[in-house]
Amino acid sequence: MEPREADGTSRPLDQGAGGSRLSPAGEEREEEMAELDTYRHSVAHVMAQAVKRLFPEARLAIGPPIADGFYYDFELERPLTPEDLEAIEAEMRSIIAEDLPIERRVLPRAEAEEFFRRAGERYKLELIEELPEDEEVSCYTQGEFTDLCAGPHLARTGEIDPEAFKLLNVAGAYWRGDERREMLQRIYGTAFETKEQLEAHLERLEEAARRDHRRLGRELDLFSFSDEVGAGLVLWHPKGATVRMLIEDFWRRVHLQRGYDIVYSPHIARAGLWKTSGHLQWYRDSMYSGMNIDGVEYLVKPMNCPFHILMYKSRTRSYRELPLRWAELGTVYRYERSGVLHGLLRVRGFTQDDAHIFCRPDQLEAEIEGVIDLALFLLKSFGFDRFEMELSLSDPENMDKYAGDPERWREAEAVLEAILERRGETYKKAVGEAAFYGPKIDIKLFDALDRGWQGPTIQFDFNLPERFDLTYMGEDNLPHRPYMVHRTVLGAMERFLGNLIEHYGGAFPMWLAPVQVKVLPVTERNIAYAEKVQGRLREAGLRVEVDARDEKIGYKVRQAQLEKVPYMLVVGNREEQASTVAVRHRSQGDLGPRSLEDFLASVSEEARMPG
RNA sequence: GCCGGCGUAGCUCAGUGGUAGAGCCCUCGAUUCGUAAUCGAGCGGUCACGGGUUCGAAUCCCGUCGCCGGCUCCA
Repeated sequence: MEPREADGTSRPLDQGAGGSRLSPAGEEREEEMAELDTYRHSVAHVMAQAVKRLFPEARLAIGPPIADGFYYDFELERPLTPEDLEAIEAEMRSIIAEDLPIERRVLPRAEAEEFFRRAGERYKLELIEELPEDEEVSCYTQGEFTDLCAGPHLARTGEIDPEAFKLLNVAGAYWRGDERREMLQRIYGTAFETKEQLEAHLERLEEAARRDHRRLGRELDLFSFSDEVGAGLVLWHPKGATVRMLIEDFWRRVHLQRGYDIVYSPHIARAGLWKTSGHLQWYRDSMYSGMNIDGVEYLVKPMNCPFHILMYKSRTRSYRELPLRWAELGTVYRYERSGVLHGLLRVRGFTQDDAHIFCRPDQLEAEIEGVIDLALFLLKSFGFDRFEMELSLSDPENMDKYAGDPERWREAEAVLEAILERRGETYKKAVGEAAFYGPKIDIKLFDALDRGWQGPTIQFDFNLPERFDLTYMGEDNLPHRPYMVHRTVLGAMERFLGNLIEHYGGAFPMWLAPVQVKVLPVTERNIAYAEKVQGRLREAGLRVEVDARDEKIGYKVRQAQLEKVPYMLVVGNREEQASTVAVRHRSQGDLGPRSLEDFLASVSEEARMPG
């Protein structure tokens, strides 16, 4: 069974031709990347020089190369407009035409400080002050422009292809990324060594825009937002709800197959529960204000864990019944600052595919292993096939900032690492990145456009079992503290659907398509036959619509194509007489007439839920 | 939350101080048609919301809400 069909609209873009940065890695590749970074860094300098020529009062902050280009931050007297960007681009081209040599110079620290102080470049001064004492201070000069910079750079501005860069947008950015500090203006740009590569990159950006889930959500009638409801609160339309329901059904089935039990919990709980769990202390900023019920304060849940813990505590637990794996599609509400909301990817009310595993220490390894297997299986079923893993550990220098016994931390971290090693996973260790309550494994997934997304996360929790005094009776007839693992695979239904829509470009594979088949009668004389066809297909479990509108067949085909329906069945007099359907696939085109039963047989496999 | 931009019909967008427009969608009529747009008519707007300036505001000013690009933060 092929989770992703061979289908022009849902296939990943061909990354080879465009020179994508994420094509097969290797040392050569890395060298090329370093070269491209140098090139882009020099383009950033040329841009800064152009900005200084046009806005002499501009103060320079920093301007590094980034994944697909570069940026440079400036302090300016007025906001930049799109017209300014054009003028800056034009000035950049003339700087390139001047073919200025780019010269590196190492300065004594005091001299460098003096230079930038005289130039009024206070951000540069701050950077110099923060350089370690033993590090040399280097500057790069091209023409009248000098910038503090470690380099390296191109030898001359003329090495830049004047047709192979583009300034994209301007945005606000805090100095040093600190929201308490100055707001600067950041100009983003992209640059390549050839015009063709730039054009290929711009084409990828357009493709990403075409796949934007917010746009597809409207075009395909999947979901909407309403000012009258409020920001960050999703309205799932029938088609979007169908996809979500299918994912949830699949999710439930897979979890049941793997020994999970499904639970449900309420949306609100008394403030006391959130006090016990520590949420009021650590998480109150993300929680909505409470409501008074019969004189008692209740709060809307931002997480599901406390409920699962109370279920655990509803009676004495035996070592014999562990592990307990309790999963819930739990809808939570969290306050998000207004500026961060983004379609389905960042909302204020969302449904997590949450689960908590309570187990004995000796079961930990198998449980973690099981979660990783489950996560990879689920994601592969949705056509994701590239992942990166990260192991977030405690900071051994600062063990006092973590909840729980350091000995248990060491054990748990060793288990996580051993599992990743044994599986032969490549992963990155992030020391000091653990949550205060436990270490974790994060899995990042890459979509059809090779963009990375935070996916499954497996987190230890040394905090809640203590706070709620969770125990189980051991073989020794003494109470023991269970291990608790919090994990999510899809993250949240909203965010996952957003990713999935973009991954498939809206062309869902057959098993997820909200409408799998559209029957298109050629004239109104064929409507009755079309409805008969629909009835038979529905009986077989397919999701089928009939387009009975008084329109020409080309119009109906076009509509169905735009709706990205996998199969169109054209039925006219010929089909009606022969009891057939003329099959058209959304990407393969006209497949010719078949009997209805043949058609059913040919699609039943791809229509079936994986697993 | 912060910086900047934006908000006109369900959607995409014209309209810059003087009677609110187009295409698509939808409805109706004609048409009965063979694989990406048949023709015609009609419906549809508190110009996001509130306040102000003005003889007069979609247009200028202030505030609120929402959206977009980022920053910061996160499932």
